[in-house]
Amino acid sequence: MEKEISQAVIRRLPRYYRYLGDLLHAGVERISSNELSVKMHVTASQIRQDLNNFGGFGQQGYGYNVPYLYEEIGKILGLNHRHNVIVIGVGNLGHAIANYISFERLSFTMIGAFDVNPELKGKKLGNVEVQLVDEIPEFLKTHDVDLAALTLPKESAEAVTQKLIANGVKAFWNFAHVDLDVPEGIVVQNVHLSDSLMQLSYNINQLKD
Amino acid sequence: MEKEISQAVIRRLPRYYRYLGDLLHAGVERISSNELSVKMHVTASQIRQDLNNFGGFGQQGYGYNVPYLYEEIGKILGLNHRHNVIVIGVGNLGHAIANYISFERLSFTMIGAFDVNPELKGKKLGNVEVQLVDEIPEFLKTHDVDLAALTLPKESAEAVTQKLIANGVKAFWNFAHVDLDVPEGIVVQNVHLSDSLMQLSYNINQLKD
DNA sequence: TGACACTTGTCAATTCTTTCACAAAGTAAA
DNA sequence: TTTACTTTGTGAAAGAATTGACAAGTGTCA
Repeated sequence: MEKEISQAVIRRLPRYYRYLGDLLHAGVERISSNELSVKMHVTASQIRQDLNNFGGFGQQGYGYNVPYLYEEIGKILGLNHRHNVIVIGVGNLGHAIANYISFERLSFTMIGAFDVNPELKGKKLGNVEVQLVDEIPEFLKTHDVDLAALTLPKESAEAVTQKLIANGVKAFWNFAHVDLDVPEGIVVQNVHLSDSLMQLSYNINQLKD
Repeated sequence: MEKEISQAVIRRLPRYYRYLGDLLHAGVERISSNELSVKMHVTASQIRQDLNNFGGFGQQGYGYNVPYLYEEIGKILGLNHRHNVIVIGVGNLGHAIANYISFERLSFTMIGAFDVNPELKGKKLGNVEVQLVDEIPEFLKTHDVDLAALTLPKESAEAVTQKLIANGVKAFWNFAHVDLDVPEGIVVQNVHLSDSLMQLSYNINQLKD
């Protein structure tokens, strides 16, 4: 059995991916953990340790091959598969996220958008038409959905999530600031904007000391 | 000199604050670390240890007084001061954030919004008029700005940030997915949506094993 | 070809974080 | 008031994460 890799490591991978993408774009062929550590303001040791969780991507005396490493981290992150996304809650944030998913050329495609408000039904969000939340079960029968972005008020988030789980959705990108209560085998990634803002507020306060 | 409190602790405070707010709202007067730990799915020990970084808020045999603790954590987080916010970049995300700041009844007020696009000038965002990025220095001469929310493309983020710093802005809520290079004494809170999405993607991938 | 500089992968040391365990101090009820 | 509970604050133990150090390869250039 493989050893479990800590979320602390996983949280850093997208950042490596981003820097490697920039290097790739700049035509850089190879990089050492030391050069990269200087750019990223982390220790070289951490980079090597992190990457080694997934196998030896580097070579002594040479460093890491940029295109290869970029590709490999992409695979680790699952960016080689397409992911179908539905957006639940078509307010300001729903629009922003829908737009975001479409513009970033990542492996995500928005295939549906839902809201409780009947007035929004039929309106366009990107290139899908908004449907009612009640229509979700029917939709899920005919579409493969890999994840749901929850951009709805916290009051309705829990109930909608349970309905989605019951209909087979296994992953959630949660912008509602509640902690969803989900069973084993369901993945939730929280983006709690208010928490982030409060942390910032704390750090602003510390500046004065 | 006071001992430095780790960001790991600070990251958890907003969550405590949220749960205490719910309890307060429900009219609960007192709670023990043990009861709270059950609700929040963390250890009671961690709650006590975290709170003790800031002083003894509880009482043996009684637990914690909910209104008092809520108030105190609010103070620690700096939510007792008002914060003036400007939003830089009036795209979809800028709209969402502007809206978010206004609706959540936190201690934040949007007092300005800026974009590079001349066509947006004069348009309303909430109850402020969009101005051009070039007008920022003039604006900062007459307004106290506590933090800037950066909802602009990564290409322009670094340059705008330097200009803001030069004009006295000390804190940034950064949605552009670049790592801003800032001097000592400047605070940055990143919200890297793509990083979050990639972490989710990794965890979706793991479900299959 | 050989010598030297470079760089990884990894074990060990260190530092940071979380959990355990319990004395001390309070509550509550008879 | 006394006794049985409850619960905090905290020092110490255990566990995780990060950093240091170096043997074992590889590239490079004379």
